[in-house]
Amino acid sequence: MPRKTGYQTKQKMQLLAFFEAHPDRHITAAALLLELKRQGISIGAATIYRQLEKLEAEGLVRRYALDDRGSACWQYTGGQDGVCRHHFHLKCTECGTLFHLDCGHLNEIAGHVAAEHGFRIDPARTVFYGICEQCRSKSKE
Amino acid sequence: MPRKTGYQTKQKMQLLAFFEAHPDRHITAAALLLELKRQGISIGAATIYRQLEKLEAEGLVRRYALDDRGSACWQYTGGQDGVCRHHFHLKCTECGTLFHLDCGHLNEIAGHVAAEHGFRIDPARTVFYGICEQCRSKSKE
DNA sequence: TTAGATATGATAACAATTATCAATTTCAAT
DNA sequence: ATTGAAATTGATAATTGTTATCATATCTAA
Repeated sequence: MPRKTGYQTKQKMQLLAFFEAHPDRHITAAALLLELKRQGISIGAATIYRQLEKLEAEGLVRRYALDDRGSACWQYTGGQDGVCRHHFHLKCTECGTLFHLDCGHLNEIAGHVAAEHGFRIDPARTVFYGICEQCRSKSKE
Repeated sequence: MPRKTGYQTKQKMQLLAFFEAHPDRHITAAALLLELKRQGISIGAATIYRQLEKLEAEGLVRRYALDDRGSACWQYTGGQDGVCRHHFHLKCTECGTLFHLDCGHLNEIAGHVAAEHGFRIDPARTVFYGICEQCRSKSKE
């Protein structure tokens, strides 16, 4: 009979260990590979991508398409009620910083769009693009 | 002395002609290449990418990073007050359809985020991800 | 322990985009 | 119209992020 759960491999657990140690961090697959290798962990790029996909399917990790071009970012959520499940993100197109935006007023808009426009927004997957305060004041100088 | 404006080339004008003929359409570079070739126009892929970049810099065309992976989409805006400059977009992660969302209530949020969170959102560059009505009712069956 | 399912990792394949560069085209000044 | 410098083109190579392949290694229930 087919197995229901995957195997517990060294690499998968080390990946999870990394994420648990950095719960708030958004990281790319490439950076992840570097960090793990730096820790002396033997892991290949293919395994990183495969495991990220599986962890995403299990709801432990979330994928963000942050850049217009460039690579995706991943973040640990630790399950259904993960850190960034309910709020939006802001990404500054100038400096590239990603901000978390947890704001009741904004969170209402998901309800509004569902009710008025028949579209069920996934806040955690949505990123607002724009210019942050720092970059704005810099460009004024 | 160096020139200020670029040269008026056949290809660039044909590209613009296409966009002017399809003002509301979001199209990928690859699809653009196909369409132009279908019209008997001699143009290379590299030129498409280069000209799109230039047209974007001139503010005549706008780039959207629509897919998590996959290719970017482009749309004619015709200058500063282009069609999609002030409203948001919704992208269904199920069927891939892109919806325009012009709604006063939503447009307020840019003001809110600027005032309360010090971040100047660019609505035209921001895409909400979620599930559209059709796909939602389908998945209920 | 052992068998069979599953995971790994090196590498190839892939897709979208960008860089290279010789040949061509544009356009302002003659 | 001719010229010539600057800009553009297009075929192709290179790059980047990601996925597929497949032989080998690992896991785990029996």
